[in-house]
Amino acid sequence: MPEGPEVETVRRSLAPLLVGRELGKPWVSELKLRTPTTSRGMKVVQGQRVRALGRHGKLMWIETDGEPGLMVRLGMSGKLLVSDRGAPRAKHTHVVVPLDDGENELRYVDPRRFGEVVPYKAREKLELELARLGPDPLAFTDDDVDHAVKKLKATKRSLKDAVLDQRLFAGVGNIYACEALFLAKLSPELRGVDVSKPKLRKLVLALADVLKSAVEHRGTTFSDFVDGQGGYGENQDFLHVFQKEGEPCPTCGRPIRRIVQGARSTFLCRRCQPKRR
DNA sequence: GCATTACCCTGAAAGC
DNA sequence: TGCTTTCAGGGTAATG
Repeated sequence: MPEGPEVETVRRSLAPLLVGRELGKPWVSELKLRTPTTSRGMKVVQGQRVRALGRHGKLMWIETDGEPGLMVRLGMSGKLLVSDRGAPRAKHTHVVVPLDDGENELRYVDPRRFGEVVPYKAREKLELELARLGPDPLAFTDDDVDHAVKKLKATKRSLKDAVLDQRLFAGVGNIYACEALFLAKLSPELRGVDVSKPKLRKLVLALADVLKSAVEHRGTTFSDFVDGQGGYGENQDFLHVFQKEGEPCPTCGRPIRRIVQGARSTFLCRRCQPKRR
């Protein structure tokens, strides 16, 4: 499940292969993604030369020398890859864009189709999407940290729910929410309003640390995630609690527990992350 | 305005 | 062994 660090890893791996390349005639599958992509819609990027790859939170986009571009959300199982044109297309390949080097093509593969590839004619559409997202902990300023602490202190939602809110922390998903709460020694079940500001600050800083460290390890691969060249991440070797139900807590040795919050798994240590404040 | 629930979809795992 | 059922999960829309 790609979160901010995984998307950043994809962006970094794809940039050298895409920047400077001209995009050819796109191919689009019949099956609908979250937002249906059509061949006609994709035409706006045909003939455009890639200038840069951007990312904020889990949203990635391909900018061109002109106004049009492509926004990509990987959802749960999406992969954006540059592949040899001759290589067989993986099952669930939904969008293909040939590159002008004559050898490679950009492919979007997504079994669960929770992701999307959205072409845009003008940059305004991209700006509109970005306006819906909060600051990205990978690029936090001191002001962003202060603001996030205030927002958390004001909410009656659980810390876990609040941390997953993309309007507060763009790019945080289930893995890094669990990890940051563990490092901050806070129970995911506590309400923001019930936690002191210094502790909330610790949580916000832990989120930024956890994401940065995951980028250094090129993301977390459980089942699906690969970078733009098919490589695996290795951050799964550095996790403390996520998907470790029953294993000993790295701090106190008690077994890691799994609970369900908002239909999502949360992993925690009951001793290190007590419910009482 | 906020919280909760349902939904989209497939593959893997569990159950039979 | 092989078929059927259940579950996971990001983001959003609908509902309470």
